Amino acid sequence: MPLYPPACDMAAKALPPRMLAPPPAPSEPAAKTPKEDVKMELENASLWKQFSSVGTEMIITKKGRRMFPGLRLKLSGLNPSLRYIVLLDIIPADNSRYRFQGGGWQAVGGAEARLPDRVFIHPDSPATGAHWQSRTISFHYAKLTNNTLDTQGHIILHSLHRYQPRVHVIEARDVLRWGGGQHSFVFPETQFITVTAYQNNKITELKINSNPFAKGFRENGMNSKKQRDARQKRKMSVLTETLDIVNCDPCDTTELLPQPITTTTTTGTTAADLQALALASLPPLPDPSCGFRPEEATYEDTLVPEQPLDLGQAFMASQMSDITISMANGMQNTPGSEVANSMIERSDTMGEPAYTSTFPAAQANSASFPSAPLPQSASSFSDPSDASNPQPSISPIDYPSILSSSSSSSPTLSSSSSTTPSLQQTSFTFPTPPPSNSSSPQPLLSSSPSANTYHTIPETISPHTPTDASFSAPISAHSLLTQTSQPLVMGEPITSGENAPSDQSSAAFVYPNILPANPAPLTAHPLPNQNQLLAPSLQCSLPTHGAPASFAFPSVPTHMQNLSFPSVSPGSAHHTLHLPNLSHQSQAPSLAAAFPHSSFSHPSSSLPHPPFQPSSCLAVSSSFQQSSTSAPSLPPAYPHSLPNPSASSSTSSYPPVELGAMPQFNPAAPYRPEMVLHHPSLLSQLDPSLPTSLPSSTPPPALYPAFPSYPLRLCQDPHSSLSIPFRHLYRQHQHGHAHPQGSYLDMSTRAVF
DNA sequence: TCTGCTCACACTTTTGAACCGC
DNA sequence: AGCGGTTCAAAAGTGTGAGCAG
Repeated sequence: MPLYPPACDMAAKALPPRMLAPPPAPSEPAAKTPKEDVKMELENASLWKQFSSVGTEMIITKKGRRMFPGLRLKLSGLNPSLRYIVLLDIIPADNSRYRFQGGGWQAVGGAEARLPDRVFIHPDSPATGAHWQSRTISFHYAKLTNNTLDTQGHIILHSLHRYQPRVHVIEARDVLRWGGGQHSFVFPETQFITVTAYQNNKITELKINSNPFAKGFRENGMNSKKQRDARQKRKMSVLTETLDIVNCDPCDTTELLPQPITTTTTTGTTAADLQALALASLPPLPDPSCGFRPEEATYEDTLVPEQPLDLGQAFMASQMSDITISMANGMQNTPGSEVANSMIERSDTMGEPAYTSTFPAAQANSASFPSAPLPQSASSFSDPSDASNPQPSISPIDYPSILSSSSSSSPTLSSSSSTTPSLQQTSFTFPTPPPSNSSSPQPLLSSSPSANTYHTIPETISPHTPTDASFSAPISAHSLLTQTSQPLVMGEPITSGENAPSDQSSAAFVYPNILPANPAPLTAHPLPNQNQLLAPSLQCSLPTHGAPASFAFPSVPTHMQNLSFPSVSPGSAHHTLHLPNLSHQSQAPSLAAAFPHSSFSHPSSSLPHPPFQPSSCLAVSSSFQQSSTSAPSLPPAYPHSLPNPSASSSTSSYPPVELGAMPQFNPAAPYRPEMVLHHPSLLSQLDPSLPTSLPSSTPPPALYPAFPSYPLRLCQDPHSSLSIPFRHLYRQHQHGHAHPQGSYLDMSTRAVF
């Protein structure tokens, strides 16, 4: 069976350039939108902390390996009647490559070229808020791979690199209006280093003792070290006996039983005794230094005592700079001040790792995020063995408390509480890591003295608001995270939450796009006061220029990547998110998503599959907007809803991020995070221009330059772009099987998307 | 020689089909 | 025929260790 059913391909071909047609309903009162105080809790936070205290390692294989621990989340604060998409992405935590030395992880050089990001959309998506809140949201189906040519839709990561998972909740109201709000959550304790084989024995022990599938390796398991050794001995014994039999006289009555040899030692002990002793002396599982003693107590109890997380243990980033979602309606969000306060309150209570985010509110987090070791510092991961260090490996993540961070975060961010009714679109952009070095000056950023650092960015830039300098260059949280020199810190931008809320709420979806057919790539130059333009700019980011030239993406056309949602039914509308690659020129890694209703007839739908055009992207623009003036009225700044390590300059141990680090400013810079879901078969179809866009004359740089961003686009036929895992889920639905993560019964209703 | 990756292996859990009874 | 429960085989997930390549 072909990976992608022909029918799907056909559907993909039939995709109109503009799938989302829905004009925003301006008349719809934004006020109707209930203020949302979305919160997300990491259910298995304690387990994650245990791993984190040692230095979480995740195996990645060619075929794909599940994450363990998995992300088990609880959502609250959602509007029960609204629909949301929950997705997971994993971004580099820094620009370093690591090596396990001396019992700890040390940065040993620069990270490899960033791979195209893939997003794992929760199979239940889209589902109502009630649905998400009624159960635990698990991403255990997500798989990690190191196969850059992976066609299974797994998340591709580099081995021996540090990554930070993120969870995004995107509002999707209906066909016409979606992306009303977006919340991004980052749990610092979920950071991990990818490996092809476990390096730290402590992690191995933790995995074995925590993962049901590894039960066999536990002390009492049949596959335990003891048992394996015993088996091996028996095998050897049998083999030896066999050999003896073969070599010996046929008449010899050698005992074939693999019983231990009963030779007596000088001390009187038998070989069997010695074996027993040897077994007993097998490497002690728990290392005193690690504090993990399975035999003594449960992991929860034994492992790292609830470490004093500076943060509430987790920090959430709303309005991530990377991801901005455009909202169709101009619903206005209430100021995020309340949210910020609530968050602060939560931070006070370290008990639960709950991270709150509100659409609007970006939380600034000045708190330092210790867990993110400086890229080059070998000490990034403290040696677990170090007795002085209670939290051995990854140097314990100092989870910045959101509260404190937000409160301490630059006041400037919070200052702007004004809502921007004019804003019609909030842009949703996937994270783009800031290039390490930028040679190109960035007007907008440069404008502000502090522009070169992320700290300042928050203040000056507001992703969602179509404020004056509506520069849509998305500052990818990703970049923030990836900043090696910068600790993961809830960026101040996040703190802007107060303002942010308004932005989102106010954000109105503008359709259709008025972008020029051949939109000039988003230029770094700021776009003043262009709320509506915001969306366009995003679209412009599309690779009309074949920007991708700078990097070569093996398996998939760089331009587009498909992101597919499990569809309700074959006949139902198809939901496919396409993340066409934006040329590096397009600066803002924008993510456009469309949720075309099956019944919805788009004007352009009849058109053959035209080359991908920015206009086709429905909602997404890079959220990075700079308000040079940072006028109070302007929406709060920004985007880095993600924990912005650099955001809090004062508290953050991370070095400030340079402007050049921003992808949009430095097209050539490596490490441009792109959230993508690939669908090789559809890419070319969806964007015929892609091939051309990549000028053959422009050879891919040896080190993949930056990856262009991929706008999310919804495909009409989910199947076609569904990754295997998704299609599997889909099939289940078709057969009426309830998915572990949620029932698909309501899929029919999801057709709306 | 060292490091990192791949693969086969044995074990486990999960999944789903096949029964069975009501 | 539909539903729910049980059983069982296949599929998939897991860490290990040997082997290989750079």
